[in-house]
Amino acid sequence: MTPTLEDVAKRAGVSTATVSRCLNAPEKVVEATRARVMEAVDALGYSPHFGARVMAANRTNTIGAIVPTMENAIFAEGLQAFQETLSAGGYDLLLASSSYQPEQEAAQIRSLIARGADGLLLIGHERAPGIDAFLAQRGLPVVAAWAHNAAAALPSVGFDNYSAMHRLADEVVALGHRRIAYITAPVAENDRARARLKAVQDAVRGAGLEAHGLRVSETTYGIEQGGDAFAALMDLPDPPTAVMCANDVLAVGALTRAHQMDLRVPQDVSITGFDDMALARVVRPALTTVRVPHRRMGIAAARQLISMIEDSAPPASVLIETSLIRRESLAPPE
Amino acid sequence: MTPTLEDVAKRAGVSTATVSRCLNAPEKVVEATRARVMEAVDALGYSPHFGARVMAANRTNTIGAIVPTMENAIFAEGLQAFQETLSAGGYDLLLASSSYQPEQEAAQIRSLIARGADGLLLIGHERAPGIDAFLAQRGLPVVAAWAHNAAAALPSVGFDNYSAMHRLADEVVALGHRRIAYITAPVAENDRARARLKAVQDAVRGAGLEAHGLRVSETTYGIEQGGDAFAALMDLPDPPTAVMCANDVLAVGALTRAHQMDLRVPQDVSITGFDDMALARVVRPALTTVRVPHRRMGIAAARQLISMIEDSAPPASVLIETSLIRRESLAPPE
DNA sequence: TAGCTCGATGCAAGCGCTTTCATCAGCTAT
DNA sequence: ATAGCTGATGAAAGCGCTTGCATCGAGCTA
Repeated sequence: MTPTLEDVAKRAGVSTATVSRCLNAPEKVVEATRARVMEAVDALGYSPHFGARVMAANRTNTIGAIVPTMENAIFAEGLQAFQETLSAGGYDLLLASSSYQPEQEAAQIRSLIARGADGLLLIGHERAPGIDAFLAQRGLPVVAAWAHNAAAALPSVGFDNYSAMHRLADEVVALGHRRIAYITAPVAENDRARARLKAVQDAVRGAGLEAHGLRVSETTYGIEQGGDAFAALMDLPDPPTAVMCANDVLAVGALTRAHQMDLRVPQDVSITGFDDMALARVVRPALTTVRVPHRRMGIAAARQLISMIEDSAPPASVLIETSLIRRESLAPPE
Repeated sequence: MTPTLEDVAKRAGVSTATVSRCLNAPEKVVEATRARVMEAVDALGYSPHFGARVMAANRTNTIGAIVPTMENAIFAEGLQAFQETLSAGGYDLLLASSSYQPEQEAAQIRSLIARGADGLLLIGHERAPGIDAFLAQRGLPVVAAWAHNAAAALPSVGFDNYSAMHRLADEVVALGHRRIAYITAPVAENDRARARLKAVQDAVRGAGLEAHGLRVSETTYGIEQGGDAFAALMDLPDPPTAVMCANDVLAVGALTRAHQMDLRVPQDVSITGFDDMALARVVRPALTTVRVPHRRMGIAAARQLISMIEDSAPPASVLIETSLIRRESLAPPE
């Protein structure tokens, strides 16, 4: 059997209390005793029983995170930074993915809470009904990332999807594009996607272009899907001179398809993305996009959660700044 | 306070034992009682205390995984499938990353075990000294993925890095390349990288090309780094006609740099990758590479672990097949 | 030397759950 | 009606740890 506190205590000739103190508050134990105890710990290969510890201390040192998917690189980088920061602070990461399904997310939330997560990281502000109330009732530290919304129920650590995309759309309009199309990810259950879409609509409308109408195509996540949506848009009579995409993955799909269709980018059509993933710099022409400092966001989210847990810090929101990255895929229409 | 079993019991007018049975073995409780208990559970919003449950049942329904990094897409896809399969089987995923540092991995292993992980997923077969013995002594189900090695201490669920890369190198040689270079990830502490390197060396040697020597450049992971290594190789007198890369990310870096250097691929120089990430199809020219069925591997690893845990299945290895993907970046030398 | 203080240590009470074993009510078979 | 079953339920013993409180002894002060 694995050794218990008692085994260590017996071997070191002290009480279990002293052993426990050696492990959790060494300054309370005199040097000589501590040395003896540590010796016993090593000799026995003792390591504390997690369940017992949780039970007695009522803390798991575990933080849960639920992302829509870890497959696509969008969340990976931020998550990596999040995990590193957590780890440095003595926390472990319990990770689940919801496949963009609120119901699944709700189930995961319950599961992670039941598993004793000390805090939770969620993406965006849109939840299954009742979950916000459930969360509030539990009083557990929760942070919503990848979006910033001061009015939301949960404190946010993220960026302003609306204004970031608005800025890019303004740029497209300013370059002289009049026929613009937008390829979006599914907006149902996704406040980030919806904010970006609204930003493009508002920018276009603000420029007095409503006559032409903004063409919007909704498609699921993926390079292929982005390509298909792009092809459909370009086959329309009076095709757009600029195709904006809700994220880099869709944009790369569009770019690749453009090449296959013998369309020159940006001469025949401009294309923009969002996220500034590594991908964006590698394709040709390189993608004009919006840079999101994912690592900084992940670190900020972890810090925020830890201080909410350890110092009962009040929920506070952190706004992460994005920036416009101008590359070759966007140019004035010819 | 959060309600306990006892609160539910009191409200339903039964003992805690009966409530516990309702939750864990409903068939042992008569319908009428169960209904009453469930009603109380709902009314109180009860959910069992994780620590207490672990303590009493000695199972956490949690599986730990340690990957070198989650930032780069290589592990993401397999991990996603792994997590989905786990989730379907009622397990949660405790995820950590080691940044390719064996010492850090060792620490994470201890931490995850102390946290009561019921099983562990690790990458490759190379560990810090003493860890294999530690693992063996704990008798915990452990699976090593992303590599297959029947001789290793841990059961593997993965592919044969050596023969997969050998096959690709054979192809390069067969096309007539005589001056070949190889860009590898750091091989220290990384058995997968080492196997791939050896495969290229053996293939080149086997073709009787040792006279020319295979140029090997070692660099850390990253698009930029791949580009730098590529540039250095091409600046040598008598530059290679084919540059093979240990993975797609390095290859994409090389490809991008080639374009910047006004080298035509594949006319001036061929480039190959490994992994067949989404990236590989998107760059121009598209990358010749080795496809690794990451999802299948993740699913197989999860299944293997679950059956080791639940059915005490003997550790068994699963070999995942890879395949050569021929695209435009590789052609005969001109 | 008596009386204190104070730091180091031990004692023992939980923490919330599962599970074994005992109990008890409602049957059936005689 | 009585003994013997059977299936549903309850009582209570841990599981291994943390921590408040009691204890003890050594070093002070007066």
